[in-house]
Amino acid sequence: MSRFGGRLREYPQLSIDRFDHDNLRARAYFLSHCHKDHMKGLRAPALRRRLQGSLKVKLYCSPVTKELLLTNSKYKFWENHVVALEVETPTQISLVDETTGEKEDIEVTLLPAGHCPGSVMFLFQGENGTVLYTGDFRLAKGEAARMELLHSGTRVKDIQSVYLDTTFCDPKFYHIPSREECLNGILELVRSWTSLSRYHVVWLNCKAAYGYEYLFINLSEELGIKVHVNKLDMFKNMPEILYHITTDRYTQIHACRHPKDDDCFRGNRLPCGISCQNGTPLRVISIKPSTMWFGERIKKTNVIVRTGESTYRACFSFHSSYSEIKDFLSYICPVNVYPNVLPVGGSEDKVVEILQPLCRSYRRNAEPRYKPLGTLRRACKRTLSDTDEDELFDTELTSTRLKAAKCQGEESKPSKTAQCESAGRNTKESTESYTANTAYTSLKVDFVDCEESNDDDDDDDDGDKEEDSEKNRAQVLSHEADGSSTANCNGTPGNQPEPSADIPRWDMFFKCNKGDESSENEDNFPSSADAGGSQSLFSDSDGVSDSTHISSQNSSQSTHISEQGSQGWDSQTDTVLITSQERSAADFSCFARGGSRTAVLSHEAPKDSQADNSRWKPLGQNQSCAPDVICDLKSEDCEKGADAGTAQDLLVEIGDSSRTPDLELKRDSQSSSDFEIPLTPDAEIPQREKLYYLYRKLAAGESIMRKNSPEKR
DNA sequence: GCGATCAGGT
DNA sequence: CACACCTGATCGC
Repeated sequence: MSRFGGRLREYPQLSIDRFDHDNLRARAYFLSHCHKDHMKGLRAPALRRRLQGSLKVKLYCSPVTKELLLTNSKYKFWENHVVALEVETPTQISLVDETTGEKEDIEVTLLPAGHCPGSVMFLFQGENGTVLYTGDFRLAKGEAARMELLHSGTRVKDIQSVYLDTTFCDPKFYHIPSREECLNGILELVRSWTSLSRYHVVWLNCKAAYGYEYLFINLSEELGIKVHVNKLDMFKNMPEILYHITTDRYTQIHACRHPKDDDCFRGNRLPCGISCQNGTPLRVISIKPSTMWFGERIKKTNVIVRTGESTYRACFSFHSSYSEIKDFLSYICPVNVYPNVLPVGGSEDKVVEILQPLCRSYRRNAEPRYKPLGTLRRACKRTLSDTDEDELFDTELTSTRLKAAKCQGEESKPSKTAQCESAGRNTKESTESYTANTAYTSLKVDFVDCEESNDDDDDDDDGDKEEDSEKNRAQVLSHEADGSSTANCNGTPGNQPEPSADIPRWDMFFKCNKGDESSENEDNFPSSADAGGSQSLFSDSDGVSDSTHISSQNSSQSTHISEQGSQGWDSQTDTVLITSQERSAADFSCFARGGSRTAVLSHEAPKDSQADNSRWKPLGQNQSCAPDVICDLKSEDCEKGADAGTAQDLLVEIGDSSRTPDLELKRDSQSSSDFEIPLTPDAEIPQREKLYYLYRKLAAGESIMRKNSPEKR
């Protein structure tokens, strides 16, 4: 819950997302999105009175937010005071003090926040510096690097302060499956159930809040089934949403609500009241979207968990995970950061402790003005408002725009990446090897955190004490590898991998990328037995076999993994690890410094970052929804791994059915041995006399020629 | 009667 | 675990 008081230190004349107390005197109001906890005081009599006596007071927000706000009759009185600003369009605003006539200009830019329809972040630029207020946000790694308006030229703007959504700023929320993963998991569950018969319906147990629309849209688009909702008038001017929802109760997907939701459901009724159709009783399952997170030793990547006979929980998050937050902030690298939210168990100090190191103020508290502009670099220039999702979130009612671009793995990204590469080097990590910075550096950072957090995360289950070290690292990497922009402060703006996702270049295409792999799956997806096979499992029995169904489906989806052997999939994470490693080890080296092992996991990489995420299509659902069953199997592997001792062993062991990976590992370890460094081609073994000669020169302080001697290790 | 706040529930 | 609500009780105007 936001505890932001509404005002920025730099621009106290503005009030954002809070409209009570002192905020009543603001010269201008801003609303980042339409969630109640950001609208405190917005309909209070005090503010209403103020509006009545003024023509100047305005509330600025995105067009979608304006629409959502004004379709609620309780906020109708705002009608003449709301100004919709186009997203990603810098706008000058005059702040006039109505009593003194004092005036000040400020430029504000709305940036998509990925939290709910119409949600935005506000970037203010004025006399007191550039300030970013994020509101609530969920941005995948690397997305900041893709926001053109956060940059000027090829660099990140010099941002004084960031007022940050720190909801999940705690290592225990290290990883939250990407939107794509979650969506795919839900999609497949819904697909398999609804395809059994027209009487098999799904109830999405969503909260009464904006933010699930993209889920509805994607399900509808993929399955051709509209989603039943209680109300849709607020979307009357948003055809992209409107088209996929309905008030007709006779549809197979419901997101309707009723005060006694659960009672309805237990009585085999939907909240809207229906329980049968044409005299045939409905078979209803419920899916409850809820946040699921993983510490860094992400073993479980199940996005769907079965919680009962016919109830499921599906991963879904409106907020950025810990690693996403850090990625975002480190890319921006502001002088100051102020948390908007206190994570529940945490204190402000703790949050600041985590975030400060990512800011410039941390280096020299005394001089808040320190501006290492050289550090800021960006990856992409053009903004590709990726994904349909963005369109929604972006606000654009009009957003037909960039769509075309996304559809095709379009381009240009690579080149941008390249550019960034050349950007100046940052003082901070200049010591790092340049080639690898991105992944490497960030990795380093994250890894540290991981360690500590490891435990707090749910000390979870399986007694895998051991496996984590290496494994974690791998996972971590994968994240980093994935596209993230991570740390601009250090070096290249992360974005690297991501280019691979949609670039037409062959080399990139085959390289590091699972990006394409996933897309390939995507293609195969439908055909992959899910429909057939899994369905049969599901069918009738509902009870028992259901759980199985998912898993089977899952495995079938991950066909791309299957090449490694039938048993691989039981331990998804591990499997994935190996597989992707196998595939990308070599190529990845181009990004991460060598450590093939590190690069590995990328598997998820592209996915998250694949930001251009060409729409929410079914990526291979790979690790996506893994059934409970899988968890169990997995834990077994983990134990095995523990015995084995090192992660590497673990990998090998698991991988024995998978051809090369183990070889790869061994080879790596060998070649890295100091004893195996080959002699330089023309090197000659120095003769005794020569040596003598050389030593003498050295002793005399003279220089010796550069041809180096072999012994020089 | 309305709003603000808190507790409790999903 | 949390989110973003909703309902209901209480208090004050």
